[in-house]
Amino acid sequence: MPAKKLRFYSRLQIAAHVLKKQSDRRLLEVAGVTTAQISALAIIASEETTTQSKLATELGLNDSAITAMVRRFIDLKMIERLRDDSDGRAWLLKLTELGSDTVEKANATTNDTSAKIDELLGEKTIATVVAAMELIINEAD
Amino acid sequence: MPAKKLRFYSRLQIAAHVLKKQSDRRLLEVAGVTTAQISALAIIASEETTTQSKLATELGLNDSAITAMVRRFIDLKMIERLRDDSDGRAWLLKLTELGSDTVEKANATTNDTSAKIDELLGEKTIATVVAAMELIINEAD
DNA sequence: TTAATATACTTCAGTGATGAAGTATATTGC
DNA sequence: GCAATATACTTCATCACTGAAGTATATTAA
Repeated sequence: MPAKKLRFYSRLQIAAHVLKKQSDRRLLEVAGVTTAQISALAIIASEETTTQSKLATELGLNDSAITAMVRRFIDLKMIERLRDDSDGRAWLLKLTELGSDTVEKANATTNDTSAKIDELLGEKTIATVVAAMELIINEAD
Repeated sequence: MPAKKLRFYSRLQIAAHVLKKQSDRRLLEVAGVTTAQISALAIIASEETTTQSKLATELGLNDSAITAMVRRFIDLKMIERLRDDSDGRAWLLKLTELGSDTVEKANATTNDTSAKIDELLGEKTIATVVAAMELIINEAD
């Protein structure tokens, strides 16, 4: 009964995908960036210092995905990077003003999406799902 | 506080992504296909008739993604397609013997992953998460 | 019946991920 | 101090998805 076995996995993948598709459309319209990009900008905004490999770990992506993502951000003039004084291999990532403005602009949409999900699922279910997702993320190390 | 607003969304995306990465590696090794492909093959296996647009709806993907996916399956000789007699625009998708064998072969790995998730989350949490995911999928229509 | 619209699929250019292999700098152990 | 190893990032080829625009067939309405 493969359908039964795949249920959790495939429901998770499909829900993540359709939610991403929807959020990407909204966000691209109001802020000109995708949700993957906003997640990255939000992390950079919230941390004292962020290197590329730290960002990769936090987003669960490969270093090479971050290289490409950072290049696109630099092209968009949303982040700039400086060599880490204490480690000549590493880059420190900083938001430009445009980067911060973009995070701000995205906020309304993000809140909107969040509110819809709150309404759809309820606080308790959301807490359960978030906890489950964190277990999965940590398990994967 | 963007971090708070993004919590549900980003935990979901990251968990889906890391789980996919992991499952893809395992499945590619034992069955030579990705998890997205196994989900598609499992749907085709379980239904009397499947057209491309039906598959697109069930997987939450665009028609154009299915066109490409089906082409890859045909190249791999895992599915074949016939024109729908009752609708000259549509294709009916059928598994080949290799396609069925692949679903079979994937089963062991799928069960294994499933068992690990069962153990990690527990049945009750899994049921809650699956129900939440289905709400999100249906909401997106 | 035929024009307008809808549906099933395809093509294309663009985005963003992967893993393997490479460069440059840091760290570790003798 | 130096060789071996580890880490931070880059490059490359490949894969799989998106949305927009296109083709072919079906359906609907006058």
